[in-house]
Amino acid sequence: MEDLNYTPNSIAQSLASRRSNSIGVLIPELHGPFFGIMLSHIESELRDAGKHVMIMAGHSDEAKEKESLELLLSRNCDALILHVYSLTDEYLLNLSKGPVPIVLLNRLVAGMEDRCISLDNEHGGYIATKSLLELGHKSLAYISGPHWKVDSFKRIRGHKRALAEFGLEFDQRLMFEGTFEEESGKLGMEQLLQSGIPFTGVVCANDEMAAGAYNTTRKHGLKIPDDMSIIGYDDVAFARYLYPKLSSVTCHIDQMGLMAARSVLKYAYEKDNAAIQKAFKPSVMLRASVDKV
Amino acid sequence: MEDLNYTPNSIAQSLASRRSNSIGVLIPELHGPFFGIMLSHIESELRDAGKHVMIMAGHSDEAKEKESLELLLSRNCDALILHVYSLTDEYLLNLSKGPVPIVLLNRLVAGMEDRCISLDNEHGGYIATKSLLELGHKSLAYISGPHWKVDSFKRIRGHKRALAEFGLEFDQRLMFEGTFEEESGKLGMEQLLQSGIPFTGVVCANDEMAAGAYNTTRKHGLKIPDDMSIIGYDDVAFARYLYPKLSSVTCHIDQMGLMAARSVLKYAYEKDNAAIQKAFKPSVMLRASVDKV
DNA sequence: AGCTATTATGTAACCGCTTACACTCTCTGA
DNA sequence: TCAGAGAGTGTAAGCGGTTACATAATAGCT
Repeated sequence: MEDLNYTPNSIAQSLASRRSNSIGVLIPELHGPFFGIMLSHIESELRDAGKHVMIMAGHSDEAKEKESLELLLSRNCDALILHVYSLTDEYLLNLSKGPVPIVLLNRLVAGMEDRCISLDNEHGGYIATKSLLELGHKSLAYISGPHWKVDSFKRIRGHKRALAEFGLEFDQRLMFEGTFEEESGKLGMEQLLQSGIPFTGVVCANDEMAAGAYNTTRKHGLKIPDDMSIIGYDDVAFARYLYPKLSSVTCHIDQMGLMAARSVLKYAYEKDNAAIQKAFKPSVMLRASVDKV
Repeated sequence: MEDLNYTPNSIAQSLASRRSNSIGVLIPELHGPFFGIMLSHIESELRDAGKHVMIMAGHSDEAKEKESLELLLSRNCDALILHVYSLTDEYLLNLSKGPVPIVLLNRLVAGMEDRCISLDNEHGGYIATKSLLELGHKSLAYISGPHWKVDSFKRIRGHKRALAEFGLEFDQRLMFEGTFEEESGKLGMEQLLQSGIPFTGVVCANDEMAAGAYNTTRKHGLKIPDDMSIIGYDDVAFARYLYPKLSSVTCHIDQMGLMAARSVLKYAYEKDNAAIQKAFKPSVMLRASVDKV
């Protein structure tokens, strides 16, 4: 019978079986070097399991995130992978008590730790700064992300901890609050240099801002890494394209994506065959952008 | 009744109405600077129309592309946006005669021109080379993508046309076939420089390879753009992060994504309110990586 | 008022599959 | 040989909506 083409109607299957075999993914942005990698790994793992991915962007805006979430839910996703910034812990915790399993990416919410794939940003901030201090730097500037973002905040805390560990005092004047965009890296470096306070290295809260910092550093006639050591965060692909190659903190986003997918497979489909790592620690990649002082 | 939460079951709606309100998108890769932007624009336009996006990656492999396509189809997508390389024109043309509307991205297939959002790669190759020739360069090298990819091939043709127009002869020895990856840009530049044939500029078939070319150029102690002018293709975000800023050919991928989404709205949902541009011509962005000779 | 044209409301038949249950058939072991 | 377990087959009732059609109510006209 089947040999003269019959394709099962998956909509009807879903309706009858109460499973859509599709899982919703909500991420801040579809573009950007960061999310693409993550998505890529989520999709391939899920596809291998015969599941489909429904992707939406939340744009780090509470209303949009909530709207997207509800859309995904109304689409009868079997599970949700959420990479959100604006939704509150309370909201997420509440959601997790509902019927559809959710997995949180790059976030740790108390009460649902087993559903969180998290990255230790404090540690990331710590090792970034520490790696420069170990090279002998005594005065470091810091270009952060927006303070209200918990990731930025934690990285700063790690930065301060490293300074303290090396007996160095944190100087508020050597801290610039950026936006995670290249432009703010430029601007931040400009302001830091013009402050007149001497420093020999700058740690940036992401690679885009580090790229901006490169630009300004050169404009001031300073050589990287001879006059200025620079380190970024995220270790996105273009870090290696910069000259000199940018040192950075790798976040294992590929692994995080993979684990999120596996968690979904486990909680929504009871497939419990693969090991799941929930907590990730970043590690530092030293390249030509830093040097001993 | 509705005030005590009732959410329509979209699966049941789909089954009964024979519309899933979801449209399938098949792209080569989920990561990479190129596709993210495209996806981003497709998603936002479609979302505004209340439609959902189902994304899969084809990895430029015929079997995978076909498999993904069938998966998408079996999911009862109302329409498909396809950015594929390995599927044949014949297959696509045949598919387009089926019940579900398809839109092709970055491809022009005879017989279904109205469903193609295409980019004039020949023109792109032409203007890239021409912009260097207009600066007075008399000898140019070319680092291409894989010859079997039609995009690469067309860009090369444009390159040759520009040379011919300026009365210059194409020298096969100044052509290197790369892979569109940074590494091959490095390697290509190395070989070109070691060939001993003098040239003052190199046009690269994408920005990644241009980044690789930067690297090798520096290694040889050559200054960009003083000793060597370099131009890329795609104008991805990091082109501006390089030093000096990379000149490149912008492909309007954001617009192409948008138009693909609008086409779907038109053909699958009869929403015919917005203008649709189907053919795109790239334009060149000159930055600090090129100079007069 | 009387008639048709229009709009509102109700009903039932699907959409194409899953699943629970009833049923028959075969295979064991006492 | 026969009851009961195990496996194979058939049937019908949904899953939660949409839609076409029939019927009832309202409106518009002469």
